[in-house]
Amino acid sequence: MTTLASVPCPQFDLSETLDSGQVFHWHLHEGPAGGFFGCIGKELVWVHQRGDLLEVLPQTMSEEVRRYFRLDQDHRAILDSMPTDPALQAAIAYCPGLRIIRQPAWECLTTFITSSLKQVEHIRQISLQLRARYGEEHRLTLPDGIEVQAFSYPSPTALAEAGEGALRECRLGYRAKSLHLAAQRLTENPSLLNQIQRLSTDEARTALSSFYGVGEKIADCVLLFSFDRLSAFPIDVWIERVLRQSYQDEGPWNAKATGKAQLAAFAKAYFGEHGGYAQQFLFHFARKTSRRTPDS
DNA sequence: TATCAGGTCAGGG
DNA sequence: CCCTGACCTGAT
Repeated sequence: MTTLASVPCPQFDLSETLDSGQVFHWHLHEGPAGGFFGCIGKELVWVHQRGDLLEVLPQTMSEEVRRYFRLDQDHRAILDSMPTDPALQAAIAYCPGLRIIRQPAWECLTTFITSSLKQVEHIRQISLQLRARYGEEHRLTLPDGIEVQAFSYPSPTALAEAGEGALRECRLGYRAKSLHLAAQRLTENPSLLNQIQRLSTDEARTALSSFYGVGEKIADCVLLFSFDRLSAFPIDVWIERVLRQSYQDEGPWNAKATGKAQLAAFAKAYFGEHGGYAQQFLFHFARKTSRRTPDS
């Protein structure tokens, strides 16, 4: 008989968080137990939300889960620190339980390298394919007795040895080169990302940008989703649209004529120390309320 | 068949 | 700083 852990999770929305474009590899469990399963680092975990409690299996992973979903942080204080403009308040009201996940650095960096100019569903396919081919298989029996299976994200060495050509076959296209170079670099220097994480935010952003295929946007994603830098404000096409449409009167700039550098400067100044959270609320709201194909 | 999508790089104002 | 074109691939 399996024993599960129950972790307090006030102001948390598990399913929205997993569907907010931060991570792409979680599986919805179709069986009676419900919930979601997927790997956190090298361990397969099942999570199921019941109100303000998050059930976790195996129970030895409860602390990891708390950290992963940022349940150890006062979410109310974050929300209260946000600007009160209508656009952001509407986005927060849509899904106040959305949290910024703390992902393992390597899989965060490389997943976003493969995300360039891709839709969410494609990013997911690529991630799952890389995991299935080069990751490690894990199994877990859920409370309903059903055994599920999932793969951890492949190590740098596994991807480096695979070779760029083989990676290209995972429908990576031109991103295969970037992924393979990153894998080689981390194979030679396994602690590189740990070193970068210790730098100041600006230094870390510069260091991340030294990876081929990593520009401002992806560097900011790693800072925000993995390195705990809540001020990082990734600007993708969605957020760019939101800023130009909803914030053209907030700053001393012409929304039509200004470039991305000016947008970034405005966002940093206006949204402040928790800007990354503002970005995530705005991004999720824009994506979910725009009429498009309901991405699974 | 042409175009677009959660970007980045190289090359040029 | 800002702008442009190229780049893999799957979907409309």
